[in-house]
Amino acid sequence: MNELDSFDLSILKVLQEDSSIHMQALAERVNLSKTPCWRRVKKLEESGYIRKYVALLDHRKLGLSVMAYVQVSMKDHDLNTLQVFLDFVEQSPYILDCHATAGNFDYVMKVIAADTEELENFLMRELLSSGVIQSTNTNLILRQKKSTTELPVK
Amino acid sequence: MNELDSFDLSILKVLQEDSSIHMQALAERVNLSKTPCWRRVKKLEESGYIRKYVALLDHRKLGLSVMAYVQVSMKDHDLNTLQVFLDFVEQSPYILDCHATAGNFDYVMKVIAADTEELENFLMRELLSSGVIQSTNTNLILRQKKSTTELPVK
DNA sequence: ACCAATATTGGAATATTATTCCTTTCAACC
DNA sequence: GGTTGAAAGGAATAATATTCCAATATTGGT
Repeated sequence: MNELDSFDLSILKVLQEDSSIHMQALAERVNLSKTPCWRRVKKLEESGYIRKYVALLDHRKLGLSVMAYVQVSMKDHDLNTLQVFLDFVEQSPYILDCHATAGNFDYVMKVIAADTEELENFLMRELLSSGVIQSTNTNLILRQKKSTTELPVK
Repeated sequence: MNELDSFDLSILKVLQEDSSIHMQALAERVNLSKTPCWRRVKKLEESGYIRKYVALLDHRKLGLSVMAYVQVSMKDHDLNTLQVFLDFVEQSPYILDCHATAGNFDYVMKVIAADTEELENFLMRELLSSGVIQSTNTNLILRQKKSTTELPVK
């Protein structure tokens, strides 16, 4: 798929807000009839512009009320150490995000837990006991002001 | 809705991985027939456990290759200053996340842009010119290792 | 500017999937 | 063990997605 025209961009904008919309309604919102609209959606899926469709859940209702940023430094930068860490990150459901950043620490992770006790347990028993971490710095999130999956499409 | 049983939890787990699954297939995965499965999904939607359904897009394909954490300190903590800042955050499509954290800065934001130039423009022309920021500290994200919307449900 | 070739659209027909309705099964309580 | 309420499952119906084909628009060449 080469390039996106304004129809495609409109479709993406709507679907990243609400993917439960029907083809009929989507088509009307982007000023197409449903057949060409449907074809464009399929193309956007196949070409990977749309990665997946997901349900977003309410973390509070699920009893997950504590979030934090955890900055971590690795004990060394061997390939094996790195791999152990990344496998740990991938497999841990508490870790929502993990990025290597420019700055004092190697990685910044966003973690979620039911309460501070569970968070502490996670950090101590799981993260630190993986044996590849030199140090961590945890910043609790006090208030979540914005959190969106919507990317800025023109 | 009082409490979730293991059927409900299974449903949530599947839907936050892939919400494009059909009732038939979902029902089979959670060991129900489709009618009761459908009723549970509706209940989870109505009661707010499921907040919304969205399409997740590929930011690279959309030409958004730069992400960063931006820590900000407010010039003061007046209610009005705060409101100006929060309105700005809400309205800016570059800002994906914004949280108040315990630590040296008032807020941590995750921002996305096409390139470093666009990021710089955003910070200078939009964020700082809002007039309510004292200082900022930007950490570019070098490598994205994990980024998920899936919450840990038991 | 015209024509041919190609791609895209839109409406109608069909297939698939969601939703409702009704009967049956299960479980808790007396 | 029988009775009541709640949840499950199958069959019928309604809604929606997908395909098919004819019509329209767009592109490139002369």
